[in-house]
Amino acid sequence: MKNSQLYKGSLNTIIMKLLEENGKMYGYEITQKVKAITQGELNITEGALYPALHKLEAEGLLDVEIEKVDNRMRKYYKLTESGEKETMNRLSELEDFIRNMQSLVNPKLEF
Amino acid sequence: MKNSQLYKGSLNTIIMKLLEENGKMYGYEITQKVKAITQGELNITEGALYPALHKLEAEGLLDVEIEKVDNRMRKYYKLTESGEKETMNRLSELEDFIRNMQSLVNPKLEF
DNA sequence: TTGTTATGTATAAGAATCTTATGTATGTTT
DNA sequence: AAACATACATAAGATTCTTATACATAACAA
Repeated sequence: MKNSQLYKGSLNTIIMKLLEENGKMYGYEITQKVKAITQGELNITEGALYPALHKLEAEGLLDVEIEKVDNRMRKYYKLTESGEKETMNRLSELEDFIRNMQSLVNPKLEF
Repeated sequence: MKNSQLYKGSLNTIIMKLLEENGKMYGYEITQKVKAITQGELNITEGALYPALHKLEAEGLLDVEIEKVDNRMRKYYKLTESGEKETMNRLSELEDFIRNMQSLVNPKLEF
């Protein structure tokens, strides 16, 4: 990641949401996609990404499929069935989190 | 904290924002305030709160003032000058963070 | 051709933040 | 008398991340 500590804990949710949207993606592709979407503000480091992917796979939330493209290895990840269900939960948690943070920071508004 | 990992990294920002708003607060009061604002969804644990307060104080962002109320000790914290400046930075980072997360999770909408 | 950048994955050491458990102490309610 | 609320504190361990390093291929620039 980059910058503030705020992103701590959100990497798994980001990965799963992107996979839900794009079907299958490989690690490097995820870093580039995130960088593009956030206009360069969020840079996922390999040291954070790969262990996270391996853990999600070990938990049965992701399936992996190795391909060779241009003589370079790619490991494509996609959500398992249980991964899709868990993605729904995580997104719901993220909505609650954002709502709560806005309530704390912006107490004048109603949410 | 409670629940999802998402809150990891946001505790300092929460503390500083509450202090900015309320002038001075003591630890237990902060936990109760957060619980009330989030309608019970976010429970800050003492094991997270007190070390965080001590660290912010050590960094010169908070000042402490001890009072005895009803024969019980209270440590009131308030922002220092540099703490107020830093609070502005953290709130700005939080806004960026929320905006980026919404872009990632809700790519259909414009932000 | 040699160095740098981009693509692509991986791990290990250490930092930072948190959970869980425990400890101390007083006041209030059951 | 026991449980709960108020009030602070720390220590052990878990989790997540940063930083650094490693390997490998391809493209591009000096």
